[in-house]
Parts: sequence; C-alpha cells; structure tokens
Amino acid sequence: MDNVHQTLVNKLKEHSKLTADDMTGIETINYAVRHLGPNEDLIRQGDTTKASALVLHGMLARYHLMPNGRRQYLSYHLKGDVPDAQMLFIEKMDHGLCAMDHAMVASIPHSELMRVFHARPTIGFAVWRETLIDSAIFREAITNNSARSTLARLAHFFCELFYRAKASGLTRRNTLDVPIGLNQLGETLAMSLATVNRALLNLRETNAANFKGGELTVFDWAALQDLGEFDPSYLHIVRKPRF
Amino acid sequence: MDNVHQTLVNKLKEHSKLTADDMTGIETINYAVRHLGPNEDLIRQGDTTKASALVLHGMLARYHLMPNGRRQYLSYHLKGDVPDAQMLFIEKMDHGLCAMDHAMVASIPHSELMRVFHARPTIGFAVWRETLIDSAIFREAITNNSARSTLARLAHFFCELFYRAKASGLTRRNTLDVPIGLNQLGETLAMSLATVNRALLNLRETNAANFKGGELTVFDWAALQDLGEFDPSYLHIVRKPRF
DNA sequence: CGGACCATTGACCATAGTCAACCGCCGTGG
DNA sequence: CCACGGCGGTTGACTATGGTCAATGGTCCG
Repeated sequence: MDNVHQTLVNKLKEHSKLTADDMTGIETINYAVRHLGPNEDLIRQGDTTKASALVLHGMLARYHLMPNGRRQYLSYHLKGDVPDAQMLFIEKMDHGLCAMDHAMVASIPHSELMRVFHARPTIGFAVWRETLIDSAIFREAITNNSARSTLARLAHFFCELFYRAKASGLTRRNTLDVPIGLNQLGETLAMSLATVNRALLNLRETNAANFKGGELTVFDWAALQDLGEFDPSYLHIVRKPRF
Repeated sequence: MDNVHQTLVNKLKEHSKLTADDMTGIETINYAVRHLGPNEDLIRQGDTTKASALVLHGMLARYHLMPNGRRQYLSYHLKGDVPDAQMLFIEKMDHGLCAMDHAMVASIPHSELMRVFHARPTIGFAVWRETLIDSAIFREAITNNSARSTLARLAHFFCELFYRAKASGLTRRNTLDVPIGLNQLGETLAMSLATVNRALLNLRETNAANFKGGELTVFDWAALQDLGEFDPSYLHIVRKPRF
C-alpha cells in the first residue's frame, strides 16, 4: 500500500470501518499524480469529468462563478479529501475546483472507483458517506453565511477548518496553514474585503485566535468554539481530536 | 408496483436509467405510510434514525436550529424526494425535518434500502446520485444567500422550486402550491420579514411572478429566470420540462 | 363579534458595502 | 544595493441596504 492509498484509507477510517479485504481492494486502485500551482484550476464549471481527485498536499477549493464575474467559494479541501466524489454520478460540473496554493492531487478515474465499488460495496458506502459529510458541511455553510454575525461566521469557519485539519493530523501545535487571502475569505463568507478585515481585528481582540499571513493560530479553542457557535457533530468524525 | 414504488421510480428516472430488474427490485421495498400535520417534525436535530422518508404528498423542509432559537431552513422537498437519504450512512441528525403543511411520507427502513442496494447496485447508485443532486442544491443555496440581491435571491428560490416541481409534474398550469409563510421565507433566504415583504412587492412589480397566500404564479418564466440568474443545469435533471 | 395570526407599512437605526487613500512587504530590475 | 512597482492588507468617510420595532390592516375561525 503506497502513500496515496494510505491517505485514502486514513480518511475513510475517520468515519467508517474497513476490513482487511476492503483495504486490499483500495490498494488496487490506479491513479495519476498531478501538481497544481497557486490559483490553478483543476476543473472548471461546465467541464465534464471522468476522474475524481484525492488531495495529497495543499488546499483546494470549490467555487461558483457568477455572471458578473464574482466568485463564491463553497468549501475547502485538505489532504485526504475527495472533493469531486460529488461528481461521480454527475456528468457536468456545476462548480469549479482550484488550488489555493501549490498542491498535489491523485486523479482517480471514475471507472477505477466503480470497479472497486462493485467488487467491495463497503468501500462504495464509505465513499458515499464521505459525500454525505460533504453535504453536511454545505448545509452548515448555508447557515453560517445566512444566520450568524460576521465575527461568529469567521470564528465558525476557522473552527471547522482547524477541527477537520486536526482530525486528519494536519495541524502543527496550535497553528494551521490557511493559504487564503482576505478577498477570498470575503468571497467565502459573504462579506466585503473591508468587513473581513474588521472582523479579523475583532477576532484578534478576543485573544481566541489570529489569522495573519496565511497562518491560523488558535490561542483558546473553547473561546473560539463559543464565538462561532461551533458544534462539530455535523462533521460526523468518529475519532475525535483532542484539544 | 404500487403508487409508492411508482413515485420512487419516477423520481429516479428523472436522472438515472433503470432496468426492468431494477424496478422489480424496487417493488420489493417495504415501507410504512405516515401522515404529518402542519409544522409537524418528522425528525428532530439530534435524533438517530433507522429509516428514510419518501415524500408522497405535500412539502417538507430541512432546517437548522440555532442556539438562540432562530431557524435556518436549508431545503424544501416535494413528492418523490427522499430528503433523509442524506442520513443513510450517518447516525445522528445534524438538522431537523418538518412538514410545511399537511403531508404524507413513506418511511423506508434503512435495512430495506441496504438490502436492495446489495442486490442491485444500480439502484444504490441512482439513490446516491439523488443525494449528490441534493448537494448541488445546497451549494446553490450557499451562493444564493451569499452573493445575490434580495430580489434575485427570491426569484432564484422560486425558479428552483417551480422548475423542480414542473419536472416532477406537480405544477398546475403556471401555478404551484408553496405552503411557506413570509417569516419562513425569511428564515430560508437570510432576510427579515420586512425585507421579504418588500422584495415580494418588487417581484410583483416586474410582472414576472407573484406569490400570495401560499400560491406561486409564474407569469413570465424567462423574465423570472433572468431576475434570479437561474441556470437549471445544477439540478442535473435529464428530462427537462418545457416552458 | 373578538381574537389570533399573518401580512403590510412606515420611521428610525445599525451594519456592512463602496470608494479611495495609504501602508508595508516583496520581488524585480536598473 | 537601492528604487520602483505591484499586490495585498489597513483604514477612514460616506452611503445604501436591510434590520428592528411598532402600529395597522385583513382574514379566518371560534
């Protein structure tokens, strides 16, 4: 089992049980590694796809492109995520997928996935569960952008990112690389650049966390969680990280 | 094949191909019919479920409950939808599900679904696709509530509802029953009651559509679509309705 | 007829968007 | 090595949008 298969197995094990046979099945999956530069699109809105990407390194984002050119970022993806599992059974992309900074992905043909799903339905169910968790994250984003104050929205966003990263072992001490600019944060959280900036200042004042130069630092997890009304149960992660 | 099985088959056929054997498989699914009153919860946030509901009549909604008691409605479901297919592989509800008015559902045990999925993977894939379309609807809701004006938001919401209903043959001429109050519309579209009211007036002025007393009337589909920047491709419906 | 509930409207106010200027860092090229 | 330019972040002034609150109206039902 190479690193790529291991990455997928680790991710699925965050919420699903896999037998030895399931893992053997996963080992047979073929893929192609692809490097991405900052801001590079992996797939564009309207494209048709025959492969899904497994994130190996860096951060990817889904986004909608509006008629007026504005972007709406929808979700962010870290090592182990399979962002376009969403597109397994859907021909035409209704959103784009881009790298926030340098990133690396394993491109897995849909035919490979389908072969494994037929051979070992459990793997299919685990990936299905993965897509359902994605759905839960989308739902939470609706609520976040619709029903929380700017400060709470920002705090919740950082909570989710940090929690997911921590569950996957991607944090260093109390910090996490978040290669997102303020402008993009605004296009994620439905705020203008100026408002993002002011909300960040407010956040800094609470001493709960800080975001500066692409690095998120969490000083007081409980306080941050409180600010963002963050309840991680929607992430359905079985192996919960410690704080 | 009774009406319930037929309802499910029709829905899946909107986007997936089913063989005669698949349909025979679906016929074997056991279920229990349940009636719901206005505003009655089918499932509450935090509940654990062992069954999924297929909507037979009326309209159901998913919603988040905030710590301050406010609701955020996430999506609406019409005849043929299986709203909590989302919860097939997830134990604990991260949102609630309620009836907007009198409604009827078929409650299908997860064990029944899993049995059929194992016997005929194609059926599983069709239901999976159904959940992925749900995801696309969530994504669009993020964008709608985050990046469109109040008028556009309202128009887009009505477009989606009308389009989906029309694809399922649930519209009467150019009208559709939408048993949602203005308050609830606000809790769906991230607007206050007053703003919803004003946006509705604006909408009326355009002569594109009207919403009054729980009935949506579309006078000028093209204009409404335009107002809401509505592009139905994210719904991934193969058999497109005519306007 | 009275009350409940929902919709409507107006006045006022708070929040956040827009715009523009400025800063600071970094990389490039003279 | 320093000057320059560009990008991204910071800040302030003004403005617009939409939230809040309160009063009014309409309709349905008891």
